[in-house]
Amino acid sequence: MPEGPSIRLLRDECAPFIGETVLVASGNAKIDIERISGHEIVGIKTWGKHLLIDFGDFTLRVRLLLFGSYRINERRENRHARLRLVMPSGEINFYAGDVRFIEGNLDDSYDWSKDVMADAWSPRGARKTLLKKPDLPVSDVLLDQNIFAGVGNIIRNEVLFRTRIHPESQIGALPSRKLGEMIKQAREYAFDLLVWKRAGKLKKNLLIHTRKQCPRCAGIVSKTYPGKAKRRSFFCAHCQKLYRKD
DNA sequence: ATAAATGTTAAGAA
DNA sequence: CTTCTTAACATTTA
Repeated sequence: MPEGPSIRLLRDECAPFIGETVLVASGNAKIDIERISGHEIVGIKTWGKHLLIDFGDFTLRVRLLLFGSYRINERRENRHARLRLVMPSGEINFYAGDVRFIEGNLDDSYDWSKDVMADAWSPRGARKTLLKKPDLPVSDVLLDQNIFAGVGNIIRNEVLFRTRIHPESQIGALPSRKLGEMIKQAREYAFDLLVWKRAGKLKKNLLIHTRKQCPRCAGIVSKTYPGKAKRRSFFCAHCQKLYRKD
């Protein structure tokens, strides 16, 4: 379900447990869950679509992937939690998704400048990386978590519509300004999505994703599965310009 | 009801 | 060795 903004909301919901000690940890995750009991939650961070529960010596990395869900201070009926953490003031339950440990200091494992929602996000760094991949289609690079951590399919499609770039455009063919716009919008859109999601008005605000008609020219919206990613791409061939080096 | 989806990776094939 | 393809995970919604 989630892209970066949704994971930020998850973090905020978990934040009250910071400083508390895990009394009981259980679940069907294939990791040494016992290890967690008795440890204090030192902090909770996010990197892209990763939720990171920091226990000091080690960190729990939770990714919801496509089907994951969670409940705070309640449990889902008839379902086994992938991971359940019980603290003095409440509990967190994760269902499906992927859970694993990260050893040592988080800063050694994560480059925060690649997370589009992080304070440390570096648009310049992203541009530098992108310029080394001039032949790749924008549709693929926007989903690359090593460049735009936190960007998912919705953000990708909406960013390309906002910036009026056709998904099959090549990085190297984009005018420098256009590339800058795309990088800037990756972050801006993520924060817009956060606001809409928090208000429960995400669907209402999608301009192109899953739409049939272009809100700008009223033309038919195209749906393809471009590039390596082969994720569904919604775009308006009339409003979004194709930049190619040919 | 069947498929496809806000995601990712491991394993096998070429 | 590398790159591509497929399967797997597991749940909700159209």
